[in-house]
Amino acid sequence: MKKHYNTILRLLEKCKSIGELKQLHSLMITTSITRSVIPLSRLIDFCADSKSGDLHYAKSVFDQIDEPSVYIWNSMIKGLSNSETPAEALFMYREMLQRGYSPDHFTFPFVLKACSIIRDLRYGRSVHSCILKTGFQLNVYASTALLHMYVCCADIEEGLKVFDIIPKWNVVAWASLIAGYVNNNRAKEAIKVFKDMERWNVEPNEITMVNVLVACARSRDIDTGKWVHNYLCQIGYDPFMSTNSNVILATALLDMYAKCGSLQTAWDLFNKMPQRNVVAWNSMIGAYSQYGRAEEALGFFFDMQIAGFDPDQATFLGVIGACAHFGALALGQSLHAYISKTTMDKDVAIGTALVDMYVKIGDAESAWRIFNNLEKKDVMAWTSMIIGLAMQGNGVEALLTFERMQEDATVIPDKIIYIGVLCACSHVGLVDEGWKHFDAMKNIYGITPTVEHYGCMVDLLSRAGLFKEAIKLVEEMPIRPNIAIWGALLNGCQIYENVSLADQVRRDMAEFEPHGSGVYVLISNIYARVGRWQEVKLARESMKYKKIAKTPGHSSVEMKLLTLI
DNA sequence: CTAGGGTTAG
Repeated sequence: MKKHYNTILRLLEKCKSIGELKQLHSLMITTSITRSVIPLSRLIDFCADSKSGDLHYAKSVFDQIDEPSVYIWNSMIKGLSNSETPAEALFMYREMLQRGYSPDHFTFPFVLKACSIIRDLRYGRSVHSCILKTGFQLNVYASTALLHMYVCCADIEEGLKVFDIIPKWNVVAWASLIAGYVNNNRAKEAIKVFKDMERWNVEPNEITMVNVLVACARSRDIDTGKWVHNYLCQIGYDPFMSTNSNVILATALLDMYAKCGSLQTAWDLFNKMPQRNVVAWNSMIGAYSQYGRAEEALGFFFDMQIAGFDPDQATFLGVIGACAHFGALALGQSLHAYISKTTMDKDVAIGTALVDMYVKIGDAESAWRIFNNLEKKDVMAWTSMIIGLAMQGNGVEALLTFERMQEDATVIPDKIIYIGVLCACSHVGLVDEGWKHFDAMKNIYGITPTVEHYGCMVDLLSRAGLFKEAIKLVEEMPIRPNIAIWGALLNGCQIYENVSLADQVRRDMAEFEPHGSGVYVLISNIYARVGRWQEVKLARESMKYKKIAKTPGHSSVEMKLLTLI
């Protein structure tokens, strides 16, 4: 018996496949070793592991245990939180409590991880109170996991409170905090936190570097980015050397340069990468597309496939953007044809990009067809349609579309869509309509107008020759006027040949830089600048896990065909 | 016998 025990324990340690494990399991049953805690724990551990295991099997074994040890509960919760269905980890945890077991300091990190993935702030809070009740708030792992949960659920302020009570500010806690700021569109603060960390003499590691580089990329802070690059070189760490290459770090560095507009440096680094992945390619495609170098972006797209990588959703988003910019109608259409054969055609993000592309190319009919085919239209899908119509000069249809959107109570207008709406009003010259929407935005939806909104209104009023109203609005607005505001006023002056006002405006705006662009150019990049994408991404991810989304399968043959055109 | 943080994207 004892002999069996030791042999089986050793075999369990060496076990590599689920097949072997099942054999061992039957051996354990015949020798009654399933009653022993340690071998049973090992067994569960192995099965519940997301890589090598078989969760289904783990569950069936687990169900046969009358009194699972806390260790075993933890293993199950860990396995489920790493699975495709993290919400099940929470059910398991709840069951554990209901059956009267007390969680320990290993339980909390696993449960909190599940909360983080599905962004369940409510559940996370209840775990927090349980941590307080059970007295584990000073456990570094539990509190760091708690911090991570809060920032994942976009509650940075609560995360900060947790951070403050973490007994020793370790590198992981700092990294969570930095990532928290980055992912909540507060990249500048993320960099501040990084600098604080330096002051506390905590050495950054590879993961910290990735976080900071993402922060630099998002806030276009190439100086801090270069500092990190330099730091890496100084500690003798070269993420581009094949011996110690770290694809994620290398990609983050490359992307930082790419987003900051140093395309050449990004390209050099990309060439130096000992191994690339789809993210690195996507980063290049996205950056070249963003900086108006659509031809090269498309070149990366083709090369990527020659190199044997399958394009994914992010790839298409970048390439569609490039087509829109480049007016590459034929390629855009074939991308569209390809996408429509995959499950990606139901994807709002892809659909919105396609709508935007067709609208920019001037094919409103195709834009409409895609838009109408979207099962679930979010505010951004509507926005791309409405702004697209407005930019094409079809203000009336843009406004009608906005009214149609408002029939769907689930879509809440945001500040971006109102830029499109106000812009449409100024195109058509509907002053009363413009005021109506401007007021509704403030009073019904509680949106504080930005300089862009004022720009649209000033444009609308001065195009209508209502200079008194326009100037009153400029004087009353609580923000500094920008070049677009002055431009709108000047434009009106020009139409009505109001020389005296023009002179006054030119004097007022003399302190501002003379270059700038019109309202429409502002609009096209506003979403990116306002940075609402991240919130949408969070929401989408939580949907994905809650609904147990299926991953699309697609044939690469079609992609190969596509490259031949 | 178990543990915490990481890359692209409308």
